[in-house]
Amino acid sequence: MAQKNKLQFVILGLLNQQPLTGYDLTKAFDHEIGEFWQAQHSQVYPQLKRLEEQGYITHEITISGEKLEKKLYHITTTGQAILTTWITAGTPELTATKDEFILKLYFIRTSRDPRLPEMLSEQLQLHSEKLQHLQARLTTVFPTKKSQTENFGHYLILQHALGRENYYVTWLQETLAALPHKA
Amino acid sequence: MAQKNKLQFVILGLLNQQPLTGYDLTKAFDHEIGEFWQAQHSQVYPQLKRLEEQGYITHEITISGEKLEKKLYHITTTGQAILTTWITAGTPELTATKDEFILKLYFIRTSRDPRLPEMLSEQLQLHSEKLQHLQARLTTVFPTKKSQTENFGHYLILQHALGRENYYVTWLQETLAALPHKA
DNA sequence: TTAAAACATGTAATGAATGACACGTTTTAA
DNA sequence: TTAAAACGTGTCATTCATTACATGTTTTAA
Repeated sequence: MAQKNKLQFVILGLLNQQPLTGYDLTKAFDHEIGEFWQAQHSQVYPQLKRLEEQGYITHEITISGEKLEKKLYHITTTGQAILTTWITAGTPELTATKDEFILKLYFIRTSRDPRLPEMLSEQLQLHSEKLQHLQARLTTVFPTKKSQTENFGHYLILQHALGRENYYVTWLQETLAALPHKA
Repeated sequence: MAQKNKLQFVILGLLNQQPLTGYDLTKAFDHEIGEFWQAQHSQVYPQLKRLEEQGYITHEITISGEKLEKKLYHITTTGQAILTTWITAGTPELTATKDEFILKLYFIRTSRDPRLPEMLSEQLQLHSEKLQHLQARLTTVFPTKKSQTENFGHYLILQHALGRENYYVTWLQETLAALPHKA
């Protein structure tokens, strides 16, 4: 089933919170939800068209300034039903990750490979930055207990992503430290 | 750069260990390397053709039984150079994961959502199975210290995947346990 | 002995995703 | 005032990936 077009559900989910334009949705993939899902505007606009054809969303045109037309999309009752069905259905397929660094590691034969230290260090740097970014996000977006309960799912997955990165960084550090020293 | 065709490097990497047929390669994506990379035979055969056209691999035909022709592919010196270049180059892009379950969680608003317990339980079940599978793989494929040093990269990433699943399972358990009880 | 499973190699259709192309408006800051 | 950045909406070409189509051989186990 390819990917079963999950993009449609992300869009429905976001529109279920508030009406948005294609541009707004695209921005969301760079910001809030960007840690967990990504899409370019060249995917968003055609998908909005399809969702509207199916009757899951509608749009109204608003004018910004003199003549800039914005299409503000709303979810329909049908759309909400589709969204609920998707969320409520099971999720029995685990996502297979394709991590290029991990793939490269697979082809390293010995612990004495001279490329290993730099490879691991580079990833340590990258994942440390990501970890710090997530830490900052978590404290910015969810500073209070109240904010955490108000958007519980988002809080959960941010916190989950943080833990995942934390594990990655720890693993890289331990692996680096365990490498044999130069003979 | 889309995906920069990493499949070609996986194939080169596997052929660098030993000559293989397209069928062998496809099987490898179900077994050894399947935890870390996946591809169907419909991707493998065309890719082999392209790699041969580029001069990175060659093939010899062997006959199995009476008349079944097998194409056994070998990596060339050029292919080895390409492979080394890829491994040695930096890997500055972190892979953005698209986990459908995580995506669904994003749209759960409150910790009292009645769907949360089943959703988390289902994932706990799935990730526990995966964890056990990885544990079994690790002890089967790398039973001795010697075997670990002989295929160090593979050992590292299996162990890494194990740790990752272990974190996922722990997180699911903790999250489940922290859910509010029915009022 | 015979049927199923595994071996073996390909192509075609379709869908998902990226990057480039294309155009125009509004706001903001130098 | 004017140029850059951000806003805003779309298409097109290409690549990546899955599923289905297509065909045949060899081995294994009932």
